[in-house]
Amino acid sequence: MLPKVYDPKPVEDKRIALWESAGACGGRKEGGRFVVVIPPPNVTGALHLGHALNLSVQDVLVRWRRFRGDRTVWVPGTDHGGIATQNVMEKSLKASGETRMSLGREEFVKRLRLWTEECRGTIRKQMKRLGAALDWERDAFTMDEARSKAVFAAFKSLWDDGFIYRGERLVNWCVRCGTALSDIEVEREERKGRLWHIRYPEAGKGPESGLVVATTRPETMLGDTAVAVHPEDARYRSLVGKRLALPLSGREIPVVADAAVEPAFGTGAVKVTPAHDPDDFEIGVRHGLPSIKVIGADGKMTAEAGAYAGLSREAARDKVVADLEAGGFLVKTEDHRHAVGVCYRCASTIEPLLSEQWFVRMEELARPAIEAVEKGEFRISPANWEKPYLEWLRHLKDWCVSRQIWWGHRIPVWYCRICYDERGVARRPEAKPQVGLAAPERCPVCGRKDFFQDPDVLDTWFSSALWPVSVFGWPEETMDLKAFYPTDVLVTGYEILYLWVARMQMLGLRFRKSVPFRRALIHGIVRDKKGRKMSKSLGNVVDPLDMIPKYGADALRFSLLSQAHPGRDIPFAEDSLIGPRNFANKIWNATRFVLSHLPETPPAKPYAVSGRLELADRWILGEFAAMRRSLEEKLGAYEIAAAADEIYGFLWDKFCDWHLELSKIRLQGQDEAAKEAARGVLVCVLAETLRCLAPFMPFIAEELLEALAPYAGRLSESDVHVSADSIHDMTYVIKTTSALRSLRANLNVPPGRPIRVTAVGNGGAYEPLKVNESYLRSLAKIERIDFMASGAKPPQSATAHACGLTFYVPLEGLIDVAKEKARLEKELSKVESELKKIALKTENHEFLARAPEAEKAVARAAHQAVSDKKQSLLRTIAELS
RNA sequence: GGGCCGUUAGCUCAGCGGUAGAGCGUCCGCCUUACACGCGGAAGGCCGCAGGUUCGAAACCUGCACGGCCCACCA
Repeated sequence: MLPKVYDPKPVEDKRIALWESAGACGGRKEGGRFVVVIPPPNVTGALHLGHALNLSVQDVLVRWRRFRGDRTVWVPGTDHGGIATQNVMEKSLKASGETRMSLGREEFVKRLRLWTEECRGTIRKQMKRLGAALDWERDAFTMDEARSKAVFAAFKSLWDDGFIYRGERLVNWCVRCGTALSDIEVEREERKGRLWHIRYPEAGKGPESGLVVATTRPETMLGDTAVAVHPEDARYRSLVGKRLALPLSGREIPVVADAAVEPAFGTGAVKVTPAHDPDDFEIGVRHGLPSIKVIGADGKMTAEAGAYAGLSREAARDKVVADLEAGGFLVKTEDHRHAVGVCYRCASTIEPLLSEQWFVRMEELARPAIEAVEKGEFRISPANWEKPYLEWLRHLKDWCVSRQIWWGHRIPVWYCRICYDERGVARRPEAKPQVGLAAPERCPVCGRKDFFQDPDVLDTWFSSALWPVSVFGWPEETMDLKAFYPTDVLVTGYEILYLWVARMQMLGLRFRKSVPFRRALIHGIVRDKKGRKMSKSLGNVVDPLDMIPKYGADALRFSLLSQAHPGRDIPFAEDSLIGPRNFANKIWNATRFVLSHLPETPPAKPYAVSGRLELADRWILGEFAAMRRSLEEKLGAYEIAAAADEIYGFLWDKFCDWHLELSKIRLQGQDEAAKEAARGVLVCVLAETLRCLAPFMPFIAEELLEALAPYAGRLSESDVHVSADSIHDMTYVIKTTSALRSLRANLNVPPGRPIRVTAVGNGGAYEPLKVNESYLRSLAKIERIDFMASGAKPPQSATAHACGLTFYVPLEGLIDVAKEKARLEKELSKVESELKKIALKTENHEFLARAPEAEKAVARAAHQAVSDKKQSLLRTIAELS
């Protein structure tokens, strides 16, 4: 016998073990094909709620398609996670007093390999605990052998086709991580800073000459190579072309005119530091200005900074400002809020830095990706993401793909030691770096054989971008690639739409000539209950692994899924797990009930929908059909939360509250044939419903299904069809029951006390109730109900109204006439305001003239029902006086 | 500076052209042999504001206010 309260733990452990031994979860049936690749989590530790949401959504879709008989493939995997993972490792090294440098590159990477393997195991386990039906034999990792081959092939191909180049550019440099970042890896953070106004006098003239510049970064002035003003700016026109003496150093710099300068901001004069500001870099290019690097890769001032060399950026700023003030150059200082670039991995301030980096040219790669959306070959759900996605692709700058870290795919480029210096800068103009997995045989320029490999690694997103092709074996022309590419849907959060989704589209289109997935399903971010992003520093992180033991994996899934409205963020509170946990318990007990009314040994032939069906049976079969159709529609439209709601409502509010309750009448009776019929419908509908539930709550659904399987036959299409009659009649039963229950509660009729009822109204109205009298008896605890066409109110009676009928309930000793009258009058006023609303339609000529017929019919019917109720209320009130 | 999203019951959110919904919370009854992780009943909403379209608007359009997010070179 099943325990009274559902305990998820043993069931989940059992199912996990079963799924494990059953091997691949992937369906192998014929039919449609449904392919999904997982967004591979970084191997930085354990999974969080965002992963749980992401996996749950994919799992619902995959299990649903599999249930429908499609062949499904869901590829699992993990991402090596470049900077993020290296940071985690460095942090853990710190604890034991080691550093990346003290270990050396080889040892460091070796340790990361070990750690990564361990982490992959943890993640696999967690995914299984969540119930994700992944095809484990396909488990991939962005740095495993097959994926590394793909990375090399992609690099080589892009290199050969001229998409990859190396050059000295101003890049986003994270001083803390010690590496360059691409533009999208820089986040903006509003910070309060200052605007310093500094006088730059004209060379050879007095301290009042020249002009005043405004800057937020005075320390960079040591690298200034010009001052720029707007060409139309009358204030400075006479100074253009003149030379200024740079304060603190006396170095002479020109005044140039450039349209990029905004005359209204600050003083309208901008100091130009090409080596440390992207805008200034552009100005520098336009005017042929030299670049002077005064800040180094370590965030300290370089030798070029003269007296400031060796100071940190911050210390240099303080000293520069102090010196300027001392020298009389500082005109004024204002507070100034502005957006500062910040590293997306460690949040430290980004330093624009001039350095040698590898880039991918994007314009030509983006074009097919743009077209794919325009032609509808790639669609994003919800569609409002398509616009920003396209905008981004249209204004794409080249992608900096080199990272100055050790963890990742080493750039497969070799330099001849003769033709290049140790920094990889060519000594001879004709020298060319050699692309290859190993060092080339000989240098094509000098003929020597002495090479060193580029020390940098590729951006982790480079290998991520290849994921949909690499998991199927590209660059080999594999069967998998032919069979499973393109995939059907990619489920992910909007925060990596550009970082990842767009790049997969671009490279997928480049290497396979078709989109890697036809649709991206964008879900929101799981936030804390106040709507803040979960982060370790805020201490508001909810760990799924803490939730599963407390509420069960099914409850966690269902909680997330029922909040997973397309594109919407989820404010997650632990409380949201209570409902789903109770839901699981409800299902458990409903099944326990059904099983308790079945013979201990299953019959030779499973139960089916047969025998004499009554209203409750026909009704629930119809409701089931409607629910399943709606589920199909909602899932087809990726409306996961709405789908979850659908099945929740059916199971609880329809199946348990009404059908199961009504089945009790027969099950507790003596009529064997009726019992058998009731059992058949109960067990078959329940089993079929569990099949619908399985994509959402696979553990409990499969467990219970297994228990029911020997009893339950499948429902055929002819078993389930919506019948208008049964819905109509059942509505009468439900409305009447509610009215009578309400009356009981309002008059404090003791729950144990049976009541007698006289129903008055026309025969057409009470016929469905008369036929199903036993329902009312059972549900509203009625001992006797009489039906008649007309009648006066019996004395000492309370009154209820429903379905155009008046119900008189004699309640000797419980009726206080005055109170009862007040109660009815309150109801009357409610009915009257209801009537007023309806009259807005039924008495409105415009409505009658223009509204569609069906709408008018609805209004008429509503009017009829409400005015009937009003009439009988009036009558009853009159009888009371 | 552009763009996107939100503003509905105490809270968290659905609904997106035809008489306002769910879950949680609150109040009143019930341990009615599937389930107290339950059952029954009830209270609670000028659907942000102002216009417009429509027979009819929480929903569609315009503007505004307030929140949030994304993109953008204002030093």
